[in-house]
Amino acid sequence: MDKAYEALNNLLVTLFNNILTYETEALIVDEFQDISLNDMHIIEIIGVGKNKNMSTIAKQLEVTVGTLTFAINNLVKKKYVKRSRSIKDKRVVLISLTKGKGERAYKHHKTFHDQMIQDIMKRLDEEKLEVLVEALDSIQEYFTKYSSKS
Amino acid sequence: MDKAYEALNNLLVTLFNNILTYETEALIVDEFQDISLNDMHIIEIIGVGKNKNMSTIAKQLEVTVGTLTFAINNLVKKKYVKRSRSIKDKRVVLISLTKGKGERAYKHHKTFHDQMIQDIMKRLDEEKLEVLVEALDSIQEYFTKYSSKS
DNA sequence: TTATATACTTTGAGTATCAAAGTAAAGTGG
DNA sequence: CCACTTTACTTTGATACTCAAAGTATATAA
Repeated sequence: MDKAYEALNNLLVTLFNNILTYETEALIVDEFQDISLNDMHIIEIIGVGKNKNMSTIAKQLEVTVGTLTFAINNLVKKKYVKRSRSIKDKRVVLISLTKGKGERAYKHHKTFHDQMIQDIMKRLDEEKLEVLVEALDSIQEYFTKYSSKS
Repeated sequence: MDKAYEALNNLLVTLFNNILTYETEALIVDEFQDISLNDMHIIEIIGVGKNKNMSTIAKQLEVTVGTLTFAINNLVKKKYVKRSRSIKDKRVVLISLTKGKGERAYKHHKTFHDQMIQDIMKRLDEEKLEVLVEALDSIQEYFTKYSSKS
């Protein structure tokens, strides 16, 4: 076993197994203790100042619409998102973030990502950054090969 | 917004959000359809030819012992692992993989990781590999800063 | 206008999780 | 050596998340 192999293996295993824990710890704090990381990802998908319907969100989140209904009920109850009916097509439910908690949560999430990426970029020069992007792209591609989705 | 930033952001968001799905798709196939990714990680932690007690596994997995008991019951029922009592200390429950399904699952998981890493390494020369390890290390470190655990 | 498709919600069942209570065994202080 | 405390694990009760399937309302097509 070669050294780079070991290093890469350890890093990937650790990252894989703990990424969700890490992200939860970083994101689910203070004002946003009452929602889950999953909820935060829904909020991320909805976006600021947008109306998205249930099916679109469910597809992006890769869950069934039934599962999403459950999550959205919860987020409506906690005042992060609003439901409204499309006028054009009354079957369609449009979801948007509330001006207060919803948009604040979105920004909190965005700030976390921005800071993380800036922190990573700060440590690498342009050339190295390019290599990282290339390598991550490889990983991404590797998974896509195996994935039925996407 | 600069281009590298966008690329890095997209890659990380995609990887973060989908890593578990990807891994599940790659690991939970064929003979091992009857267990979850979580179960697979427990199997990984136990290791081949080893006896580990409940507390040790629970700590590594970062769940309570109660939660682990539930998961181990399931794995025993499905013949992936065996329970035995320590002779030295009769309170201690020792967990090991079964010769058949248990060890096969372990090897399946290991093979997946090996192949993934080989695939990634194949695409990068030595210098680039070093940069990747360094960068992943930064990410790891970034999270550790925020994490209460570890 | 009837049949079919679409968009979503509800329901029922399974899995995962924790905290707290319970059981059994081991260690300890007087 | 006996009562008390600690340790190792299991059980229980509650909550959350997920899917598949059934149900409801609306839109589209024949």
